[in-house]
Amino acid sequence: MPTIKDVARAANCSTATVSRALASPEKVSDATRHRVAQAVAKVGYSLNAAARNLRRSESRTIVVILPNIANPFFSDVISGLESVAHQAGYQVLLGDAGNNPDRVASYFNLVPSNQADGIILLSTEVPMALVRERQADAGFPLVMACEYFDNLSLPTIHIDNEQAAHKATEYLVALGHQRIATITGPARNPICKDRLRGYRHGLADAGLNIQDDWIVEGDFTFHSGYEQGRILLQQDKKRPTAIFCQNDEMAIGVLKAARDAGVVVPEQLSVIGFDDIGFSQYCEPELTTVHQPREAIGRTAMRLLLDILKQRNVPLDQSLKTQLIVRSSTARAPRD
Amino acid sequence: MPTIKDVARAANCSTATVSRALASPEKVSDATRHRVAQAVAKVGYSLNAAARNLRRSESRTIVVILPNIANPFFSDVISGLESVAHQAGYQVLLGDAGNNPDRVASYFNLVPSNQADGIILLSTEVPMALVRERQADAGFPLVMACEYFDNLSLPTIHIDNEQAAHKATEYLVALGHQRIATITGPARNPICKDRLRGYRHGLADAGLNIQDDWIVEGDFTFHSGYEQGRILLQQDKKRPTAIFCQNDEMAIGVLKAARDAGVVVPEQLSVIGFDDIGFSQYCEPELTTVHQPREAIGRTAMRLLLDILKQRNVPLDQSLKTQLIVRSSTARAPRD
DNA sequence: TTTTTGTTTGTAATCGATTACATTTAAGCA
DNA sequence: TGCTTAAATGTAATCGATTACAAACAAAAA
Repeated sequence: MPTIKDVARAANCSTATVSRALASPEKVSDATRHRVAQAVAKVGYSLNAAARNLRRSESRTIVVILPNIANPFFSDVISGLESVAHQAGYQVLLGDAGNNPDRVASYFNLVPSNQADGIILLSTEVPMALVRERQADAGFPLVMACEYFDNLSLPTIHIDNEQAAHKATEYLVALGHQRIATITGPARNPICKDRLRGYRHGLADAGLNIQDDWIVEGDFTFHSGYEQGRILLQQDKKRPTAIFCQNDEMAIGVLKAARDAGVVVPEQLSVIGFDDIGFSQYCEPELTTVHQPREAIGRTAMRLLLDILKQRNVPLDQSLKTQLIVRSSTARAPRD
Repeated sequence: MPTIKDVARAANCSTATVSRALASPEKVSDATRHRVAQAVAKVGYSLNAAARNLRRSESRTIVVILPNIANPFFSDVISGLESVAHQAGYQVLLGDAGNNPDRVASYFNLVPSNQADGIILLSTEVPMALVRERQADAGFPLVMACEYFDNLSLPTIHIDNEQAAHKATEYLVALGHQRIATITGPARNPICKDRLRGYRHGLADAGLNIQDDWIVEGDFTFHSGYEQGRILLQQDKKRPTAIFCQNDEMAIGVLKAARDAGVVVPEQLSVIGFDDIGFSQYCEPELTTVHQPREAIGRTAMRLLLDILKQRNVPLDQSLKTQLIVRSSTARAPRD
């Protein structure tokens, strides 16, 4: 591989001049700039990033840690993250945490080892000790998005999960539903708690009483939605007329459970999801759901991290708006 | 940040010894190894990867270029790629090409600039000139998976698209269908041509004649499947009784088009997809489709690239098996 | 012409780890 | 004990780019 020395030789100048011609052209005469450009082309030079990174002690790489690349929710968030990063000349390294603490640890290590300049965390399913340790030294550039830790304060981009769930529940109540169940995500997850709280308040506001066996826990997969939906629908007593699911995949699982149980959506059962993933428009019936501004979340999170890296003073906590999208999986409650 | 020098000082030895204690412990006495380990812990040392990469001129990073992270097809492929990479101590940098030639160029540049050791290409939608140029110098570690260029030979992991499409079509024929349409992916894409060829042969084998206006082109999205499906179903003459779609998302789009047109699947229309993505079990009806071993494709591709990097002698072209998964979107052809 | 000021370029130290080679130390053996 | 061999450690060059500082040069002002 040709190095900056080869270019310097070909352009008949010093390496310092080559470096300047490439990095800060205004510091160099027109003639030299030209000669260097030609020399670069001639020898086929390309800059050795490791050398630059070593010298500058930065890597222009941001690590994004997410629970699972396969989750369609994250793809738009990632698009947003990437677009901002690229504009600012940064790379994005996607790290699938995949329930593997060692892996997460190794991603965190990329920062002290100068392979990454900062981290964006999209999941709370990571070893708490690690995060706590990093958050302790204030210099560690770490931003959360989508989720958050309820016992640890980090710069965060999020939505108002409680409010969104509250509104979704209110909507069901407004349709006349009185027996409203919910399928949550993993109970230890703070955003799931928030959504659950929103659901409870929605019921309480309407003076409906909350039945504990209508609050069931899933894990955000199709399958868990299907299973929990099946269980909810086969209860002996009067079954719920509406189910609020904490994400779309589980809601789509419920749709299938309803079909299998011969329960017609939305006539006999209303279903609401959360996230508004692409598939929610193509399932049968189309899913009423809470839309999240995923791309904007990604963009904002990356901007926040870059601002922190540049030591700019910025609000460390931003909330973005959600919107209830009404489609055809919800309807007026059936008469008893 | 503490460096190797700080460790050396704390362990009362030279930097060379520290380096050896960490990288090749067998070259160092037990006592020293111990001292070094303690010193590392004490000063909180972590290796500067840029320095190591510079010295070793490698980066232990593999770039994976894909057309679109949002495409659920790729998530399992990526899982496979990552698992093998991590085992071998490599990082995976995911690059979303996103119809942006500049971006792709910048990903390709990571190799000469020592930020990446090799590239896995999952898309043919990249500037041909770039690929051709790289492929020209034989040293450039570049592997294709899932797709391929028909005018350029590169190490490749793939499936037999023609055969898979042939079998899918045969299956429809065996169910008694005589009017079988197809929705292809982008026509310039070699794998789409292969699948189309398989379809044609399937019809030809059965002595069915091929109707050109039953071969329509989509772009692998839900939406294009919906649109093309709608058009196919509203044709004046007798409409097709089966549609073979070149991926699942388009097939799911067709399912929706059929619902909207009041055509019952599978009684009046059979639909087959391709890929077997997660959704295909949760749509209504469940989708008959061609299963691809996505995770295995990823694993095999990464292994191939790592073998190439290690200069091991390996077959540069491997084909993996597909399987037709019959679910409920296909049935015997309706009587005329 | 001389001095001042500003522009352009070069010299050489530096970033942090690795490793060839040299040196020291220890172990084995007669 | 003295000699050979092996193991352990140290010295210092190296990877390639950046940049503080110095030097050279040109243009402007006196």
